[in-house]
Amino acid sequence: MTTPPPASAPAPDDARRDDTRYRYTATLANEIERRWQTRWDAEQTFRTPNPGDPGFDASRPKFFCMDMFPYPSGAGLHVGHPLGYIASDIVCRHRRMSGFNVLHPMGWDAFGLPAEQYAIQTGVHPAGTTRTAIETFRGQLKRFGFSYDWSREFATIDPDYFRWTQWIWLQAYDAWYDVAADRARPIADLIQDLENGTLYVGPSGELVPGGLAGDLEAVGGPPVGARKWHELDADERRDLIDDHRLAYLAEQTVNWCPKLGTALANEEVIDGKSERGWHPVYRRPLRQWMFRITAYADRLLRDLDGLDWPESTRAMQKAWIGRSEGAEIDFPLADLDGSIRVFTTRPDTVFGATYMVLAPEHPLVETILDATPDHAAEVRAYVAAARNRSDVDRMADTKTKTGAFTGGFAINPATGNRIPVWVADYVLMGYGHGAIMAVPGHDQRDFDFAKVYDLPIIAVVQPDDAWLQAHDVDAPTFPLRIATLDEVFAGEGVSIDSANDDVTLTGRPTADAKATIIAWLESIGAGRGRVNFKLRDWLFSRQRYWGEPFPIVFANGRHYPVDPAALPVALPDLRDYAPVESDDPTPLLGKATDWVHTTAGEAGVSPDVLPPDTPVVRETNTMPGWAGSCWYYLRYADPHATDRFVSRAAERYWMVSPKRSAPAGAAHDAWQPGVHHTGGVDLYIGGAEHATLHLLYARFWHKILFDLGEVSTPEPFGRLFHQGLLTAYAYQRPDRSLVPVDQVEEREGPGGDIAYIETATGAPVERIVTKMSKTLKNVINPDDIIAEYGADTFRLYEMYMGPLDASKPWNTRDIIGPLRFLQRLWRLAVDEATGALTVRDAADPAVEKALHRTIAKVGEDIERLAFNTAIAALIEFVNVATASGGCTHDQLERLALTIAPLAPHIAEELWSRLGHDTMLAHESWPTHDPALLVDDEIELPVQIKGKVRARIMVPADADAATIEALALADPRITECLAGAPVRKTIVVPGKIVNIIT
RNA sequence: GGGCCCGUGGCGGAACUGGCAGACGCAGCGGACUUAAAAUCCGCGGAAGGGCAACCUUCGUGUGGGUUCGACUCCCACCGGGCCCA
Repeated sequence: MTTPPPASAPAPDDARRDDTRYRYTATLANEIERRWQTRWDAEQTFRTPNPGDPGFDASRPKFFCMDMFPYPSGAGLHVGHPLGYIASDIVCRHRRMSGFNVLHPMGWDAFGLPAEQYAIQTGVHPAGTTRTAIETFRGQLKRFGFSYDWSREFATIDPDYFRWTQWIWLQAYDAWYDVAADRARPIADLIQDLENGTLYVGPSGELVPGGLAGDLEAVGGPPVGARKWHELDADERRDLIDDHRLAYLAEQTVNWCPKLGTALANEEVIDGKSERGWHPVYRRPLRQWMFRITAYADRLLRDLDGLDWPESTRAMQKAWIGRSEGAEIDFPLADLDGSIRVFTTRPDTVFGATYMVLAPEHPLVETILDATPDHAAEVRAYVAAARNRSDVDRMADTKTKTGAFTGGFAINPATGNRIPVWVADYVLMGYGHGAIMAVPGHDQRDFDFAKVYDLPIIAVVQPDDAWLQAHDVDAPTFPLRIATLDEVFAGEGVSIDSANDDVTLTGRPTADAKATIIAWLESIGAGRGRVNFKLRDWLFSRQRYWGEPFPIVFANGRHYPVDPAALPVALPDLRDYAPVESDDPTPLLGKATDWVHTTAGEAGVSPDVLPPDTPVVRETNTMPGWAGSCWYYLRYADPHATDRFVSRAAERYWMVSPKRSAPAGAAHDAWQPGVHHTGGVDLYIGGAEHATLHLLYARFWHKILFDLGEVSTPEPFGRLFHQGLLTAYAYQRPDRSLVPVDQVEEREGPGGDIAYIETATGAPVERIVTKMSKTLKNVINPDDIIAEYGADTFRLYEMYMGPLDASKPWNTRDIIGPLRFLQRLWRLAVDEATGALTVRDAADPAVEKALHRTIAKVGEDIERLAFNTAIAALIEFVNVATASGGCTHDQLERLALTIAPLAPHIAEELWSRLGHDTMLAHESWPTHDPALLVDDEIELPVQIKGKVRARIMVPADADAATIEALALADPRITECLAGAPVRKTIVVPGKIVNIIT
């Protein structure tokens, strides 16, 4: 049964190596690895059957484990990529051996800018370069021996895939958010609710609950100013529906990047520059497809609690969603009709509102200017200038506040005072209502602004004593001196000077004052308590070529969906991919004029919607790069489904997992809160850079699908883990400039210390840790490392570097360690001279015990993703076993099984040489005897006043009294005590003894 | 500016809920093997001091303080680095 040794004859000119011709070298490792990779491929070892498929075992629990899928760039893999992939592979291999049905897929995020930019330079169709890059990536990944089920592989550019991306978008297009039910529902339900009077239409097109259905007249009919559905004409009805879709078209001020030729989402703009390419971004209005993610703000926030995610990422999502509680207050205009609505988190300071500020884009600006022609020119010039500054610029420029007085006034509803209305760009249209009540006494930005323009500053909150002391002011003079201080008090305190005839806040602590003022505002109809979110709707259109086309056409000034049966809407071919670089956004697809101008029938619009010969214009925007990654995890469950984006049975099986506390048998029928985990994917490993982009978008899409009954769980990813950044060494001169690694040599100083010397100058430089970069010449190619050391060694090295989530420096010098370890492991089982197995007949009890401990430790460590300590335990075992003279056949088998998840090729080879023709993936994880994990007798340190003075051997189960007696009887202890009285003895059985004198 | 995280030998790191700091690996040193070198194997290894020696003493987890019989671990302040928000 034993597989014959591989035919690796020693090199003829190197006959002296005969005594090590079967040593585990990089050459042998490569040979072994390729052989097993070929067999895994040929036998489809890691193919995972779905429910209903042959070979599916319903009695096993499921484990769905995913890597964030890569964007395959032409440059190929980088050593940072495999870090997470190795980790997930280890966990999956361990789970498979522990009796789980494991779903472990890989695919390609393949739409996006880099391929298109390459196409612009070369004229090669992005599909070609992308497919080539995918081939390269797949080949490189296979060389690591990952246990992916490659039969489930797909790319987001596959028509079979993006067909469903478009389909999901259509679901959102055909849905609205029912606030009362707190979930999305189909548009058909909205029409029904409007028809039967559950909903009315408010004066500005909002949906108004109509009271109890069927009992309308008794309740008093529609609310004031609201209309019934049948009172609307066809255009009004259509507008109403279009305004409530989850995917909707809106005129938005967008982040326009002329260099990239596209608009960008807020998340893609950092400090007024594009995240990709770092090009300038300008603000301009554009008619765009939007996603109503704001409707889900509260749920996206709330449901974070049920997820096993890194705390930092949950915190980032919380901050991004930005929930704040406060009030909405209406300030009537003094000499005009209408009012300015503001949102504030500090309604208790309304008595201190001495002026108002509108965002430059605010619609009331023009209304006011019509009445104040004296100010119009100045204000309009200011508005024009402010428009082009990005939000971030406007927020960041705290030192130089600018603004213009509109000439208009509003009435503070609390004080009744006329207060001036200003325009300033430190107020953003996108947050709240694009207007603020300025409370310069208690808001730093308002304070700074008020000082520049000499506006009144008054105190309405008394600070605490600590603040007063720190700012060298006492309580009685604080209100008098407030305008002369450098800093405002923005914290919570006690209201002062805040009363009118109806209500008084004076003397109330902030929380109480807020509640009081909100109640009063509500009673007079001037405001209400409200929750506000920082999160804004998601801009979903891009003016690029290499993305999913929208399944939508335009005719008669309206948009019409492509029939789902006609999907996918494929991209037209273009000759020239260059963006039209201009201030006027021009989608690239507009160049395909024949494709753009077509008929409803050609475009696939249902004849029920438009007659087939209606001339239509196709949507020429494309979806952003995020679209494909919003639902790919679902497709993995059933990648070849043709009638649905994923079959219901496969989705339920792979996504629904019962909690440990769930009743037995509560498995996969339907998701129930409390019984099942909120998230579907059991382990999702990827970089932290996606904390607020991909991970938020995917959660949003998933919730839409959940609301519409298309998926079973409310969240996509139950457990998330971020692998750390792989850094590298570089060198720094004393002036902090960086030196590439190939211009530095290492020298040993006089005292044996290592010094780093810049070769060209002979000057010493300091070694530092940086990101890998081409300019610093410290980028490592994984192919080179595998060729030189083998894939198993590479895997062990990356996992042995340190904790998975920590960022850590690559150091090629250290790789020899894991290779030596595998050599020792190999030598433990295989004679280096003959290739024969080296097996001991009788087990050494100490080795047997060590093996049990190793099996237990490796299993536990893998489950908590602590691979570095798992590997350390295996190294220790191999050292112990080597020193003791070897292992039995049976011990070697268990050792091969234990190392299989981490170094699968060498494990498979040893398993085969030990006489098996099965694959390790189908073997069971070795068991350990818990009794062998504990010693009969243990060594206990004995301290005197906290310093270890002796060690005693005690029975493992000895009680405190016994241990104390043994400790005090120890000769070394009696010597140290020298007759001094013992005041107290602390005994922690199994841990320590501490004697206090 | 605010919030969060991290500082352990020459280097990467270990110490899981407060209980022998430095597991394991790299580099280094000593030895074996070798004509020699590489590779491999065995041994040593925080610092300072004492001892021929096994060993002993003191100091030691960024700095300073605190809680505790006992602190890398918990609390406060500071210094340095990172991430996020502004």
